[in-house]
Amino acid sequence: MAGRAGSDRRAEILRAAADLFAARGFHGVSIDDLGRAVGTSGPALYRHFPGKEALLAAILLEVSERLAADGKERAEAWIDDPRRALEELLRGHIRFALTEPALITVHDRELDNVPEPHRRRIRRLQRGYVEQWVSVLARLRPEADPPTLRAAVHAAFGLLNSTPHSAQELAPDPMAELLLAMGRAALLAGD
Amino acid sequence: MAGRAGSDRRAEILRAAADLFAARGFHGVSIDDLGRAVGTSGPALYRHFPGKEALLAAILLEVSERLAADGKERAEAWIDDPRRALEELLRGHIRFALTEPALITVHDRELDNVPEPHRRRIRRLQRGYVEQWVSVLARLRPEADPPTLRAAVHAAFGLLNSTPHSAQELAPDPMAELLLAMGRAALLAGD
DNA sequence: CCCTGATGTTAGCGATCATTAACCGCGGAG
DNA sequence: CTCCGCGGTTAATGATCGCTAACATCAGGG
Repeated sequence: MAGRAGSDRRAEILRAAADLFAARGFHGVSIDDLGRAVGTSGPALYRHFPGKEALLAAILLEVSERLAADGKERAEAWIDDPRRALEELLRGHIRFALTEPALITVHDRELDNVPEPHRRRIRRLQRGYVEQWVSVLARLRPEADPPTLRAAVHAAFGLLNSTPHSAQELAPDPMAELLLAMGRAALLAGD
Repeated sequence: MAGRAGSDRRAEILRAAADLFAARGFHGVSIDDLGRAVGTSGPALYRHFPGKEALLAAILLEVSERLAADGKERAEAWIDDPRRALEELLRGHIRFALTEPALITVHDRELDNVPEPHRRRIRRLQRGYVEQWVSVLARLRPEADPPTLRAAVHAAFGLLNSTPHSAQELAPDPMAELLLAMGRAALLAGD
C-alpha cells in the first residue's frame, strides 16, 4: 500500500514528534530520535521541515487551531443556552484530551520552546479559546469577575489535561464521564 | 559538624535548580546555567552533588517527602472527620502549590529524568500521598470504586497544580479560595 | 533517453553538553 | 607555623547536538 505515501509523510512525522516530545520533552528528543521514529535517518526530516523548532511550532499551531475552532463552533451552536454550551465545551475538550494525550501534553508544556514568529500566534489562539470558555461561564456565574473566571478556566484545563499523566486507571468511557462531572462541578462551584 | 553553612549552600543550589528546571525543563538547563544562578561557575556544583541528575533527584525526593508527611499528618489529625480531613488535605496542597510553584511543577513533570535508584522511592512516596487522599475520599463517597477515586484524585492534582502556569491572574489569597472551592466541588461531584 | 524534482543517504562541522583534571586560597586544628 | 580539607577556579575531554553538504535513487514528462 504505497499509494498515497508522499503527502502523509508530514502528518506521520508530526504525530511521531508529538509522541516523543510528550514523553521526553522538547530538549530530550534529538533529530535522530525523530527520524528513527518514522523509519528514516535524522537529517531526512529537513526535507519536510526547516528545523526542530518548526516541528514543534507546527504541532502547537495545529492543536491550538483545532481547539479554538472546535470551541468556537460549540459555543456558537448554543449561544442561547450557556449551560448546554459549557457542557459541549467540556465534552469537546475531554474527547480531545482522551483521544490525543500527546498533543494535549505538548500543547501546554512546550510553548516556551517555540520561536517568536509563531509563538505569538499560538498564544493568541490559546487566549481566544480561554475567552470562549470565560464568556460562556460569565453568563452562568454573573457574580464572578473576569479574572476569577479566567483563573477558574485555567484550573479546569489543568484538571482535564491531567488525564495523560494518570491515564491507565480507568477505561476511556468512564474516564470521560468522570472528567465531565468533575469539570462541571469545579467550574460551577460558587465558593 | 559544619551543618549550617554547608547545608545553606546546598539548599540554595536546590532552590535555584528548581526554579530553572521548572522554567525551562531538566534538559533545557545546563550545569553552567545552574552554577551561574548561585553565583559560581558550573563545575563548582560537583562539590555539593555528584551530578545533574542527583540535583533533580534531591529536589523530587524532598518534595515528595514533604507532601507525603504533611498529608499523613493532616489526614490522621482528622481521622474521624473525613469531610474536615479532605478540607485540610486541600488546604495543605494549595498552600504548597502557591508557595512553591517551581517545586510543584518540577515534581509532576520531571520524574522520568530521575535515575532508577531514587525514582522508585519517589514513586512510592507519591503513591502513598495519593492513597492518603483516596482513603479519605472513599469514606465520603462509599459508592465509588478505588480506581475511580484514584483517577479523581489525580485529576484534582492537575487542577491544583495548574496554578503555576496560570499564576498572575489572581492574588494568592483569592486564588487559594478559588482552588479550594473548585477542588472540593470536583472531588465530591457525584456524577 | 535524459532531465529534474522529491526524498533519501552518510560524512562532517561547529557548538554545547556533562563531567573530570589540575590547581589555588583560605580558615581553623594541632 | 604548618598543614589540610573545603569550596572554589579554569582548561580539557569525549559525547552529542542541530544542521549543512555532497551525493544517490527513482519516478515521470519532454
